[in-house]
Amino acid sequence: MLYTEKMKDNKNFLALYRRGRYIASKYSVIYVMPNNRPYNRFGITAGKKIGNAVNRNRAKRLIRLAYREAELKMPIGIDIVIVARKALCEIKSSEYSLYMMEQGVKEIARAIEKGIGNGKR
RNA sequence: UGAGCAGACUAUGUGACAGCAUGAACGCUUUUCAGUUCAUGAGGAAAGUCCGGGCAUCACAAAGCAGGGUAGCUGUUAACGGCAGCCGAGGGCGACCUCAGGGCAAGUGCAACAGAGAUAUACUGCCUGUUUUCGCAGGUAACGGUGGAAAGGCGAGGUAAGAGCUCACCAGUGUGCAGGAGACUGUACAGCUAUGUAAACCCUACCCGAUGCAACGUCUAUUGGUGCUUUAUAUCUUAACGUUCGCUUGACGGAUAUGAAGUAAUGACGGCUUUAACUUAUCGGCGACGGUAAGUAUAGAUAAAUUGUCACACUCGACAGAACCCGGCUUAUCGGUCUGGUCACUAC
RNA sequence: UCCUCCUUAGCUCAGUCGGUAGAGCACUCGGCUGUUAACCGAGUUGUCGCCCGUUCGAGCCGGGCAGGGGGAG
Repeated sequence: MLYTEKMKDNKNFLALYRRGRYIASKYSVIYVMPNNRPYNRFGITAGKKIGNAVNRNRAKRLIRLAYREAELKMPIGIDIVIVARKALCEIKSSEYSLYMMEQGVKEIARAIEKGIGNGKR
C-alpha cells in the first residue's frame, strides 16, 4: 500500500470506536477519524461472530482488497477501521469492492469533513 | 444380480488477467524503501488439546510420602493410554465386529422396593413325636411365591421326610502332568460350593520432577520507583530465612538494613524448519515395523500470506486455514475410485 | 499457548456416600373483597446439554462430544 500503515495497538482501536464517526452498511461498519499525520492508518476487525477461521480470513482478504483498490480516492491523514459483518463472507468480492469505490469513499469524505467541523467547535 | 463386511487411495481440474507472502537473481542507490524477472507457497483432518516424545529453562534436579496414570499375553517403537499378532469372553447364518479384559477364595462399605429370609434365615410346606382338635417340640430345605441375585445345575439312588448324603454328566476352585515365548489350552486327581459391585474405598504390578517457544538466547534505548548481581559499612548469629507445584528429608546459598556501581524489562533479531523427513526399489518379518541402496529439498508468517474476476470441462465441489516440531487418538466431512472376503438368489 | 469450573421446571437455585427430582418466584383453578392487590387452599410444569459404557438400576460413577463462564502468560 502506498501511503498507509497497519494499525496494531488495541488502544488506537478503542480510541477510534469512542471518538470516530461510523458508516454502517449490510456488510461492514467503517470507523474513521482524522489523525493529523502525512499517512493513513488502517485496521481490520473480524470478530468471532463472523464464523470460523476460514470465514474470518476471507472477510479480511476482501476488505484488504477493497481498500487497496479504493486507496487512491481516499483522503490522506485519517485513521480507518473496518469491522466485518456476517453477510460479507457470503458475497462475491466484486460486489464489496464496488460498494467501496462508489459509496464508501464518498461517505468517508463526508464523514471526515463533518468530523473536522466538530473538532473545530 | 442384490445385500452386507474389511482395508487402501483421493479431496474438482485447466487457462487468461489482476493481486499477496517468502527466497534468489537483476539493476538503482552510500544504505534503506520502492521496482523487474524467476521459483515456491495449507490439511486429511492444519481442528479438539485427549495421550506420548523431541527441544528449552528451573543453581543440583536427589530420596521418600502424597497425588496422577496404565491394567490378558507377546511383540513393535524415541515414546505411548497408539499399533500388530495371538489368548479369553460376548454378538452375527457368515465375511467380521466389540470388550477399562488384574484382584470381592486380604480387609471395609453398599445392595432401594419386593420377599419368610440379602449373607444369614424358616412364612407356606413336608416328616416324626405328642395331642380329641387347635396347637406345641424336634428334623428338614426338595416344593411355592419375591427379586438382578435365594448358597452349585440336572438326573438317578437313598430316606420317616429330606439333604453332595452317595453316584454319573456339566460349571467353578486347587494341585500334578503334557504342550506353548506367554496369556492360555488339554488331561488326571482331590476336597469343596464360594451372591453381585473395585468405571465403591482399597490391594497388587508397572510408569510419571515441574513449567512450556508468549519456553529460552543475543543485541539495544531510557533510569523515578521495583527486582537481580557485585562491592563497602553496620547488625544478627548457627538457628532462622530463601531455592525446586504439596509435605518430609537431603543438597545448595550465611541472613537483614543502608550507600555505591552494574544489569533486566521495551523493541529488534535468533529459536523457525534437514528431519525418529518424503519417494522408489529391494531384503527380513504372518504383521505392526526394521535394515540397505538410489533420489528429492517440499510453507515459515507475526493484525498474520494461497485470493478475486472471467472462460471451458465434468461426477457440480463437503468439512474446513499451519503459528516450535513430530508419533498417535478423537471429532467434522459432499462425493468418487480400487482391492480382498461373505451371504442369498438365478443360470451354466 | 495453557489451566480450571458450569449445564436440573418459564426464571433463580438445592439434590453428600448410586434406589422413580425438589424449594422460592412465576402460571392455572377456587376462596376472601363491592373490585384489584395482598392473603388462604389446591394443582400443573422436567429427554436432568447430547452420545456411549459400568451396574440389577445412573441427575450422581467412567469416557467422548457440544455450548457457556472464569483465570495465567
